[in-house]
Amino acid sequence: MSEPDFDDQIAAVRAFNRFYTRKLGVLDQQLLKSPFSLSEARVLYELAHREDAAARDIGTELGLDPGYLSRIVQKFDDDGLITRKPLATDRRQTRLGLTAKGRQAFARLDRSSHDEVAAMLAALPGGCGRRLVQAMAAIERLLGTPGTPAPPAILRGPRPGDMGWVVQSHGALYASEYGFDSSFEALVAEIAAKFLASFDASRERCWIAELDGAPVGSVFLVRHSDDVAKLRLLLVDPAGRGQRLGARLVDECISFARACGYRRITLWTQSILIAARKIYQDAGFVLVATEPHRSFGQSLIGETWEREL
Amino acid sequence: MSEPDFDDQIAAVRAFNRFYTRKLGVLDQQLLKSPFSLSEARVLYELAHREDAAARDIGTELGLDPGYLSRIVQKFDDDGLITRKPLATDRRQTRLGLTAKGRQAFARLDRSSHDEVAAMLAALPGGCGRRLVQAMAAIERLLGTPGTPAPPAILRGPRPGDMGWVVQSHGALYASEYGFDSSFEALVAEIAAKFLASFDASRERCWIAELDGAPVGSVFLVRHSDDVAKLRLLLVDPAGRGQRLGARLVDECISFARACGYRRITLWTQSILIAARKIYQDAGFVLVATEPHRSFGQSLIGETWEREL
DNA sequence: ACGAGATACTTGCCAAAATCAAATAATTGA
DNA sequence: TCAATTATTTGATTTTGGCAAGTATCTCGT
Repeated sequence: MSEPDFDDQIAAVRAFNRFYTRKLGVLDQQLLKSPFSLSEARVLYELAHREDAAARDIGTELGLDPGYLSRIVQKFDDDGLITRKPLATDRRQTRLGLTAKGRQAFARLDRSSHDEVAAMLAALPGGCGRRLVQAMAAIERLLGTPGTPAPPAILRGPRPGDMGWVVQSHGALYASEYGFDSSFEALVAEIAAKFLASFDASRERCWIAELDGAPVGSVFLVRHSDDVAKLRLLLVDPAGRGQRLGARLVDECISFARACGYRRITLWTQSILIAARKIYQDAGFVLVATEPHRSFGQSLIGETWEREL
Repeated sequence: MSEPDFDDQIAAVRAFNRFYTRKLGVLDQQLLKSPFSLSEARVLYELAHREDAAARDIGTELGLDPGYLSRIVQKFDDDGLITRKPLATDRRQTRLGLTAKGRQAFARLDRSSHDEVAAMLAALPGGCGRRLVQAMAAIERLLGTPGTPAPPAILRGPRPGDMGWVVQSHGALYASEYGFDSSFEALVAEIAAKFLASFDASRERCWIAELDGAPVGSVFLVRHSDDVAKLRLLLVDPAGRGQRLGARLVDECISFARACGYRRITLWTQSILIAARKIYQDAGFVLVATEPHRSFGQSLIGETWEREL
């Protein structure tokens, strides 16, 4: 990464921070009319979203001074907004929960914040809301603590647009990671088109791995011959890596192939695709043939792997 | 826009606001070690970035109380950080400028903020920085004052993954808006695959409209016969609508077709695609044939439009 | 040119918000 | 068991920031 480029990024991030500080200030103005300060509102929010919390949890989560937090909690208690039950396992802590009145107070706050954001969104031209949310999701994902356990990905059947996603992600990923040229994307599009146009639902299937509502992985199982199934287009997007999604997708294929009565699964891959090879190996596939070839603008070594069922 | 969809957007925006409030809090912790409060730092920043400013400008820009601001300015003056020259044109105002000492103080602050952000960016995996900046730019543009609506949508040639995007967006959009079934996505994938595999660069071309680094529109011009070009796969994603992007894409096709020596452009579309029809009409196309047919799981009326060059 | 408002600040007053330091009580680990 | 750690509380204090009244200046309509 070149120096000036990096500095530009820093400048852009800082500009955004100033911008959004201002934006948040505007959005939080409704708080001035409420009986709560920003910190109090944040505590109230935490209280409402995790029923039994100790002060400590909220303090570390929000980065508040323990003394200050203690007073906020006390005030909430005085106002009858919360209940405090001493925790059995640790009598220093108290389990905090909202009373009906507290829930009500939160609901009011929540509603006005909701309305504020709704007004902001409504002011946007059509379609912009979606883009805004997309951009925000991207930032949250990029900046989110990597410590947070990734939400579980789900496997599902294809939906409209998914075949296109398969083409797009294969094309983009293999181009950037391995320098494949556009003939590869063409091949994938061809396979996807054929599958969509004429797949046999009883013996062929496609799975999409979805994370946070967005596809992050794919695999296809198609008929090769009456006895042999072929696994194709296994891909896990960088966003979904490190969760053994590839293995899950392959497992899905294997059980489906078994259920369909295939005797064997075969697949074609390239020697440079280390991660994929590992997955195949772990899933019980064995390398049965290799063959150098020139495709997709690269010199590759194609490999055929098979697994008896 | 359906209700739950809109509510989802609101929830997403609010979640982001909470997330970023926290993020900004962390990023601003360096201020605790500095002799300035957040507000003071913001004022100092404004001072440094617009040499001759009046208090009023900064006050309105930052949304600060005039009284509070006055005191901050006074404190800066006492500390010898700024100069105050009465403004000739309006003797109520004073022109504020940083002294050498003030600039130094700002530089220290600026540097620590810079380093903080640099550390955050450096912790990101390669390539993520750019995506982060893009997402931030998108938010700033969407939420920024409507006074700066500079919609920098650009038209460009296809890049890896773009054909897949074309398939995906056609598939998803036509399914959700018109109920087309997967055979449509298959058709688009087929067309895209053929184009990629064997297009004649001298007489065929594809354009992608890009907004904030993400594709939002597409169009293809391909050879129909030596004299006739065919326009295909015109699409503008909801995110890019309202900017006459469709018209720009079609115009691009027309000039390219002219330059290639075609005598006519033809295209096939459906009567239900109102927006697209309008674009074709405006671009000088005329309807030359209609034909009812049943495709993509729908009863449609296909239309052929043509334009002489 | 004049006066009624508006504007740009300043000042005094004050309450809320936040920090610091020290104290207390319970828990953990050696 | 005892020292170290942790969760919370309390007191003292500072900082922050809002409100209102006041002063000097400017603008605009007549």
